Amino acid sequence: MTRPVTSTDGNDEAQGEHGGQAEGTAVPAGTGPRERPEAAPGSRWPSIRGPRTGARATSRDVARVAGVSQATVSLVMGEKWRGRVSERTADSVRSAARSLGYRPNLAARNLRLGRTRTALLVVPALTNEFFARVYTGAARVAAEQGIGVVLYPSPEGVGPARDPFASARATLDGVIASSMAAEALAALREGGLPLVMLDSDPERAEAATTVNLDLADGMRQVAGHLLALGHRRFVHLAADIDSWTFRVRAAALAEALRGTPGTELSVVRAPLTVADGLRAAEHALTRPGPRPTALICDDDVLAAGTCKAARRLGLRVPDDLSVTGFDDLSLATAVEPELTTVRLPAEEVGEAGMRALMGVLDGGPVAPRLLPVELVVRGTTTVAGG
Amino acid sequence: MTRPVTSTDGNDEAQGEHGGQAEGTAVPAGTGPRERPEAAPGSRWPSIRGPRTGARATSRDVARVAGVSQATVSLVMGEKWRGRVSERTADSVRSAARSLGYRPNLAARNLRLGRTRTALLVVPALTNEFFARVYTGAARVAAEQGIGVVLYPSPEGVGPARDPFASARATLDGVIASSMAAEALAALREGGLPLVMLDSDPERAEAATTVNLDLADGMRQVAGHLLALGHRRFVHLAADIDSWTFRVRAAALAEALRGTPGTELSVVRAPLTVADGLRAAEHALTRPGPRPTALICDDDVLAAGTCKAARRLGLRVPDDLSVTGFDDLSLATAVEPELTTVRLPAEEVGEAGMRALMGVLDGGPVAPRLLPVELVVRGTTTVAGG
DNA sequence: CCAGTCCGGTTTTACGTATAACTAGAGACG
DNA sequence: CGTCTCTAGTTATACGTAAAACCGGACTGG
Repeated sequence: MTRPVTSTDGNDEAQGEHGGQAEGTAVPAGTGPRERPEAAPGSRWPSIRGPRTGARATSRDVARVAGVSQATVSLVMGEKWRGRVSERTADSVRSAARSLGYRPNLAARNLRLGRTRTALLVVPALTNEFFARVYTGAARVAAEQGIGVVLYPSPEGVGPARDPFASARATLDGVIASSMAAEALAALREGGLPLVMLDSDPERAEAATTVNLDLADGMRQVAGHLLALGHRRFVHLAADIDSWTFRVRAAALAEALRGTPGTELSVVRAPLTVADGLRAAEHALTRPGPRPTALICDDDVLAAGTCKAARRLGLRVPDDLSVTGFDDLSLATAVEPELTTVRLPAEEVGEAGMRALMGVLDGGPVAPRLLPVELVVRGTTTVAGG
Repeated sequence: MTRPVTSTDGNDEAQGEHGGQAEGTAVPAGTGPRERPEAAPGSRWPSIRGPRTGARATSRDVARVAGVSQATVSLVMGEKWRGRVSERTADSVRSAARSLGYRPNLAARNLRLGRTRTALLVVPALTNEFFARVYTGAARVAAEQGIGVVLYPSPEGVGPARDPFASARATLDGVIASSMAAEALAALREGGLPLVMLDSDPERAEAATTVNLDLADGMRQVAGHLLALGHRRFVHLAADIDSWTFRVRAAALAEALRGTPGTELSVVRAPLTVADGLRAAEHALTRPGPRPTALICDDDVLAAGTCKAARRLGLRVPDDLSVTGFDDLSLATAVEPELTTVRLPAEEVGEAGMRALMGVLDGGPVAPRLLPVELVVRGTTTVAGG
């Protein structure tokens, strides 16, 4: 078990090659026991800043400067030294670290600890403000806890990546995934990582912990509001996306209207853009038969498009047509009239998701959460029959 | 060079402790050479799924199953085996890897290679659609190249983090930073990482490569458009943010108007929200003196607020007041009338930033880029004097 | 028939850290 | 005075991978 005398361990003062290489002793190539790979002339990034300049100081460098062992440096930097290292020594380690600009190599730490304090957030698109807010909430909690957040880079136009983990190069402790990122789910489960699902069918979430919004209740509130205003002829302008998030809204709406006799409901689908919403609403408002008096949209973007369509057709909102949105994006109060919509606590979804993941990582079990949503009545709804 | 028979290397079939621990032979503590830390009962995540279940297969496990050495596995998985390993052997390695669900441990790979193929993107807030689009562009290029993107988690409300690298736990090869994330810049430079700056003052970018939008030209186009329509009394509704991004717009606007005699320009500042824009515009439109005929906003959100303010004051847009935005967010075509604004190629900024970073990583030098912007005339501007 | 070359691998090592296990020396205490 | 404890450290090792160096055997050319 005793190591040979030619040890090259950093603590050895009379070491042959650690700092000696630079002192002009031009050793013939291939003579030493083994060259460092980084010393090769063909290496990429480190080489362009000079041979060793820019190489980050390691804990051993700090140890040498402070006159202690590498283990002591690790203890001090990891704040694990209360009662194991004297105040004086800890101070000298800290000042040595500062003077060398030492930062622990996280790759090494991650390898050693087997965890990374990094979570992956899988969402369909950050340009959707809802998910940007989910990220914000998740990142806030993560920052408090010293956890990093990586996004599954599934920007529009990239197409479904084969392996979510291949692109998110960081190693991961756990995953928070929106049910809308359906293509990635299979690969995620295969990964075997702790998983928290956002807004996913509780029936099919299996082992995963879930954080859901009470979307059914939101839609019931919308229906109740419009029914109370006397509306009976409805169009549901639904998202053209096959996801539980939207299926549950449609089901809840149909169910809520079923209770009141004399109601009519037709469904029109459109992708989630203003232009598509405009087109779909225009179609729904111009087809033969009695005109609907209320148009219930799956999100605020569609509602904005609907308002434009109404105006284009000479209909006043809300007097001739009531319109409701969903999500309460900033868009909802940017348009005029301001949208009646359902406020979704998006940041809380992210926060709850991150907390749930931390609970799972701590050994769970974590109870599923169902966050309440709230109808916000603004200017696009009024009594029927204007 | 022959190894002792008590080798515990993965290739050895008759190993003593790798799987043996679970077979009921209760070895007195402290007897073996050294216990694996993970075997301790107090360990966190791995323990809740059983002793070794869930432990990921390593390249040595694959090697054992395939009947080759770990090095061969590494060669095959790294696609570096052309001419070094036979097709047959490579196949058997691959099938062994598949059957074990092997995925290379990225922490180990990162440590070994000294690079991570991960870049940090520093932006002020993803809920600003512009930056969400910058991310999208950057992530697209990154995905093509097998590079991961980590965001600097500076969501609103977290406050300036001390150390951008502490929260972005992944180790990084380089950084792309928006000049608007000013607080983080000092720490970023200290980090000594390759740096690409987005929309930053070329004078102060120092060594960093820059990717800029030609914002000055954008503002000149706005001014030219409005001057040609006969406007002379302007208000600049400026962002309440001290950043080069906005300073350059203000300077370009003032400069452009200086050339035409008889012009008036006053500046009002507001945070970048609809409500603040509304308040500021209301103030600008109701103060004593001749009313301005054109209100030039630093971004579309402010412009939307301005339109609401105008309507509230009984002014028609664009007949009584011309309004221009900036950015061409999706909001610009959601409101009515649609905003005349300056289209910024946000995704291209992200793409160019990522490409520039890759160039720097490959040894640069990389030429700075200046991306053109384009005035989009829509419905909120018309001839003066309605 | 022998040196050289190529093929298809294996052995060994280093990356930088965290931590279990050990230890030297100083005091305390019976 | 021997032993026990406490303090303040050190030593040694493993995490999983990539890759440089090595190596046995088959083939080849002169």
